[in-house]
Amino acid sequence: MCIFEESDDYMIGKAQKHITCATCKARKDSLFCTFKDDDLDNLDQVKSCNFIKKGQSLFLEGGIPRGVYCINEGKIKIFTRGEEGKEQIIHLAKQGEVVGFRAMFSGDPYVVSAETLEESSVCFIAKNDFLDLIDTNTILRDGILKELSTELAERASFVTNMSQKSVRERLASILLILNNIYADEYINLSREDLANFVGTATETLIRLLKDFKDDRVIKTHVRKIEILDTNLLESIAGL
Amino acid sequence: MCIFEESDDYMIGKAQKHITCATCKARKDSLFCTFKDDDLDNLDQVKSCNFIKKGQSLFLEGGIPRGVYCINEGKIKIFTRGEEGKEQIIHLAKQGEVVGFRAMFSGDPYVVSAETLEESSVCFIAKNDFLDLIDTNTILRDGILKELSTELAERASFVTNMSQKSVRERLASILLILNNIYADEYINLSREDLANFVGTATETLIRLLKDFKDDRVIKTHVRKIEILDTNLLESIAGL
DNA sequence: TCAAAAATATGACCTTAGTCATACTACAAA
DNA sequence: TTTGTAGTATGACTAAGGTCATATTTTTGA
Repeated sequence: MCIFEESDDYMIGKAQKHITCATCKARKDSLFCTFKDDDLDNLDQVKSCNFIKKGQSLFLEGGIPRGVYCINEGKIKIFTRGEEGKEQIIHLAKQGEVVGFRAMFSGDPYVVSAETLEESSVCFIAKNDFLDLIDTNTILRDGILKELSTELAERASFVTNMSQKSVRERLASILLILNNIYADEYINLSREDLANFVGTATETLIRLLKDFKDDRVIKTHVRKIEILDTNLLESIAGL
Repeated sequence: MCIFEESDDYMIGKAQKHITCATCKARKDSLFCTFKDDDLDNLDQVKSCNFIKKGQSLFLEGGIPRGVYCINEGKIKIFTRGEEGKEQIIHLAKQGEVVGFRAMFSGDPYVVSAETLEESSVCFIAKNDFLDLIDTNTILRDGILKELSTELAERASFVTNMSQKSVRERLASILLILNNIYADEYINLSREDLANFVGTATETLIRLLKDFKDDRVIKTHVRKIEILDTNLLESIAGL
């Protein structure tokens, strides 16, 4: 299931052509954007690069954290499962994001799972190497603190939206978020994943998408979703 | 409204008899539990002690963070407001907890508000002093990272509970949490606050409390709530 | 290219929980 | 004590959205 748990040496097997941090186009948006030549050389030494198929897990809820994953290319969903096993997507990570670093500090197993939504290229940095980086690089450390704080703030408003907004409003909000994540391409998520992000039943989500289509807010290209009117979406979301 | 914003010098006015960190009984449960004599002396120098009436704000959503608040005695609700102004309580902090430190790192205004639920004794540490402590004390720094990580994990499951559990299940979960926070005393929250924690309407909450009373799960002493059967609550919560 | 499986879509129905109106109770102030 | 006010409680009604059944379309793989 989880490719990084296939063997004791979790870096074996899927390693692909090495991506050099110094020239990595995703790095400018990442926690490592301030790294200088020396830091980059060091990072290059300790990391491994992996090419991961769609639908593979990077790590699973309950698993033991071994390191962090830096996304070079592709999209990763971060989710928990409720009692009945239903997924709740908490976050959708794209290139440049580092996922799984929260678990480096808590000392506990993962409380979320991470799975690729499309073919992805992901670099792995082992826990000790990552913690060493933080000890020796105060800018990185401050970046981590800031990132954790920002996510905590986002999650507070996520809770509030979940408890106070209607499914229709939440769908509008999520579509706006996805529109940014998918930047210049159409949103490409299954109806089920989208429902699990909004926190609703798949049937309800499909019905609402139809309403949005009728109202010319979105257009669908089979499974892909094109956003036609962000202003209207914002007003539906109550922003 | 917010006592710390009454004047430019936010430490003036409400300062009360100084609580010595070295003898503070709440400290053993706090981020500062590992502090040695020197650290404690330093902390004593930079902090101010305040006695705060029930229903006062420590800080408000949208306000500029000035420092952190260490709870010596009392309980503080941390909440956001949705579009219609309805509160969603995110966390309920008790003695020993440090509130507001997330905002020290994000560089943004507060995204939550903090308000006392009862008469409280709270120490204030200004932002720069707090950041200095973190720079010079790696144990504190690691404690902060761990605390942020743990809260982030808790909040992920909060989101999932909100989206997948019924109000009845959520109420049971929240009552169990409150039972720990209120330890050896009865839960003492208004029906409205409780509803805002569970994320429901006050009327719905009252109806469910009645069901729980009928089922001998809880007993009410006017507004206070006594938990009679934690096992039953756990099974209702779906744990 | 075709069959099977998976994903998407739609209808019918019903439960949960929100809203509004109103009544009751506890507590604080005069 | 009385009275006002805020908090608590209950009833009636309604709408949002979940579930289950089934149909249709798209994708996958032999």
